[in-house]
Amino acid sequence: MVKAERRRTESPEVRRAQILEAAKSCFRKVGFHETRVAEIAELAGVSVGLVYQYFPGKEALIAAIVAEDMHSQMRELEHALDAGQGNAADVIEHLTKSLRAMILDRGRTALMIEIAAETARSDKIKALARSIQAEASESLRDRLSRLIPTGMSASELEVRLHLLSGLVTGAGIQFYSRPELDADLLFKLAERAARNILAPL
Amino acid sequence: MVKAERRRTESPEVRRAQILEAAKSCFRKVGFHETRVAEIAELAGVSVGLVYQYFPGKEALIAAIVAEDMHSQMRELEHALDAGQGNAADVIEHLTKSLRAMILDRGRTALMIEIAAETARSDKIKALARSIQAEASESLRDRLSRLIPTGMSASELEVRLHLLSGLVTGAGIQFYSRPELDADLLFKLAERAARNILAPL
Amino acid sequence: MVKAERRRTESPEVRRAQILEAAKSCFRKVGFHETRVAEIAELAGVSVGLVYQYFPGKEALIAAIVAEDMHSQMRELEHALDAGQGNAADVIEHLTKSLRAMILDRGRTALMIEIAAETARSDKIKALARSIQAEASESLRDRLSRLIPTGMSASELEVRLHLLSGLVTGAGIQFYSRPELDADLLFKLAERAARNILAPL
Amino acid sequence: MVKAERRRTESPEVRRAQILEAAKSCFRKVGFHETRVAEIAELAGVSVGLVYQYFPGKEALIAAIVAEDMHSQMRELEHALDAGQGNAADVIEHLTKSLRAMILDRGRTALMIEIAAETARSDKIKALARSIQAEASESLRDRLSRLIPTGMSASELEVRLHLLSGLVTGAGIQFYSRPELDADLLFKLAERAARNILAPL
DNA sequence: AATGAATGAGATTTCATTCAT
DNA sequence: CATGAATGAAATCTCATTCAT
Repeated sequence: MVKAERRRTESPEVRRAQILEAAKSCFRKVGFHETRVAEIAELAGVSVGLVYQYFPGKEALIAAIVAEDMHSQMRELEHALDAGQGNAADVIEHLTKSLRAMILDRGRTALMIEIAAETARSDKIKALARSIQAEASESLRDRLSRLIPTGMSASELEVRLHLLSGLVTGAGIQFYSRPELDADLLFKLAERAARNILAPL
Repeated sequence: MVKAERRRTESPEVRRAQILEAAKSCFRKVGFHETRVAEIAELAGVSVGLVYQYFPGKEALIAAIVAEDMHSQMRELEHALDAGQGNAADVIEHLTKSLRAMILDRGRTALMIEIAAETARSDKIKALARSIQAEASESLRDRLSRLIPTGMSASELEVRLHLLSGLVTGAGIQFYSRPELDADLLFKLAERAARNILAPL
Repeated sequence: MVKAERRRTESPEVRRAQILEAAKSCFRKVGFHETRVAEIAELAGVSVGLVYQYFPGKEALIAAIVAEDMHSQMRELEHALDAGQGNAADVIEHLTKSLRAMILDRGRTALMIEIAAETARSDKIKALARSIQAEASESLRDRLSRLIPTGMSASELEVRLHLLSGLVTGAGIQFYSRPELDADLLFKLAERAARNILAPL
Repeated sequence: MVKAERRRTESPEVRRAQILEAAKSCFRKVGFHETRVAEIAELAGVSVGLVYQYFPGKEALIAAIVAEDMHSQMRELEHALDAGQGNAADVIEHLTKSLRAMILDRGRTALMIEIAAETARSDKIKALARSIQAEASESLRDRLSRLIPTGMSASELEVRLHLLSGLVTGAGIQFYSRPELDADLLFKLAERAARNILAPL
């Protein structure tokens, strides 16, 4: 007769994470706009109302996911920089090493596509992306500057990193929609191209 | 103030093109799902009802755009192959030459993102994309095979072309969301990477 | 190269009949409100525009069908009265003889149901039905009066005829929706009930 | 001017009943297809959205009404059978006694006409009607069999009951569209015909 | 007289968001 | 803190009717 212990109060952080995780999962599967708030709530195991207590609306949820994803990318880059300890060759090594995993991770790609699409059309998300971007540049500036013995300017390095990021996304999209492609070959070519992108002109 | 000629009968081809063009324009600006059929109709200068006489629904409109875009890409590739006349270096030259235009064309990129996003989640669109893809492979097969003097297999060439396509898309996305990047440098690096992607291992 | 002789001008009567016939057929199959004007036009082999040249609108088409049907019923009754030549027993004989055909005619029943439904809700159709009804009563009055040797008043006879008509409709509806019923038995019982309805109290 | 209590939460049963009742009322007045979901919602005092939370669509609403009506008819018949306690004459008495009420109930007739019309054209409703019918036959089978001392087979009794039901519907339709008819006479004749229908051949 | 492309009002349905409990 | 019933604005799609040809 015990009513199965619903209405369990959880710590706010746990709740937020639960909801965000559910949202991310839905977004990956069907995209931002095709995801219903009710589905997110259900997957998170909470009521719709509670979702609105943690996030002012669906857009905020999207924004949170975008922010989270961009921050995690930034952290990856930071990590590669730190691991390479100022040695350009080592940094490149670290970056290319994670390429394969990224390209093969269909969930990540799905989310990247969504983020790209959303950034392309929502001004609010666009602004958010810009600000995170700026923050990232700021935060990485000196770590990056230490990498430039070859006379590569910070802005040039930035362009290269963006192109590299583009290559990964693009390769991911191709692999996403045509999984029958030879993944090993794709990866080998992508890795070579990545080194090429980072190589001095 | 001019209410323009109302109820002007046009040839089916013209109407279809009008509607499709309007749809494409809307899709570029706000994406597939954010575009209202009423907006498309208005931009095309026709009534909502007429849109439905040419396309059974919004999804058909999306499908038509996807198909058109994929066909136009195929035609571009065909053109490069024909122009290069069996000479691999020439073909590469032709392909890389159009890179810049593609990367800088923000409208094209916006549509590519939408198509990628839609292909990632709609099974119907996914199937359509696959079938066009298959058709394209079929149709380009012998033109491609003539290009392979260096012992590159057809499937290997296909992987390279896909990666190339991914690079263009990815670079476009980066440039799309960060127009402040140095376009010339981006392009120069992309071109070099493109050659690298097509170069023998 | 001869364009297959479309746009054939027909006599107005023929056209009207064509359209009306097509309408009736559609109405029987899917009902008044579920029938699209375009379907009627197609079945009649004419354009939608032409339908509107013969009938001011869909409602007029419905009205025409209702009128036609009521008139045909009136004619049937007239015929029975004339055939019975003032002899009550003969008239009853004639009426019950057509019972079976009516009950078994699913097309007729479908139309009757539609007419009943429409009369129940459209004021315009209700008025039309009333006026035809009045006209019929008027026109049959003396033929009916000659039938009343047994001291049955005209209005009493009218009630009986209506109940008889109701029996036929009701039996038709039952048979329509449950064709697995034993038709012979149903008919035999209906016939006996019909005689009972017309028998003096 | 009183905006009434908004957003009053009610028990599901109450809400369902409210909506169903409103729907029935609308259907009676203007028919299934002429009734707008918005009207039903308004009459029920709820929002359109809530109607869709209880019924997946308008068709489900129609189906629910059809089912409810058929079940109530079945219950009436059951009741007559139980009240008559195996005595045929008593059952007939009970059945004919409710005839008058049925024939005079214009609301009931309006709904019956709608149901007949809908059953005639919607395959889904047709199937529903059949299944309820089958269920009813099943459930009444032994109660009916106890009634057959005179050697009347179950299927014969079924035909008679259907014809009886048809008579009621038909008489109702007649009375519905011509309320000026002498109701007492109509009823007296209908009652006599009803006994006739149930009488052994 | 005949056509059918074009119109647009209006119906059904969905879903983000609110708020009484 | 948590719920989910309730809301209603807005989107898709249909189809009777019109009218240029």
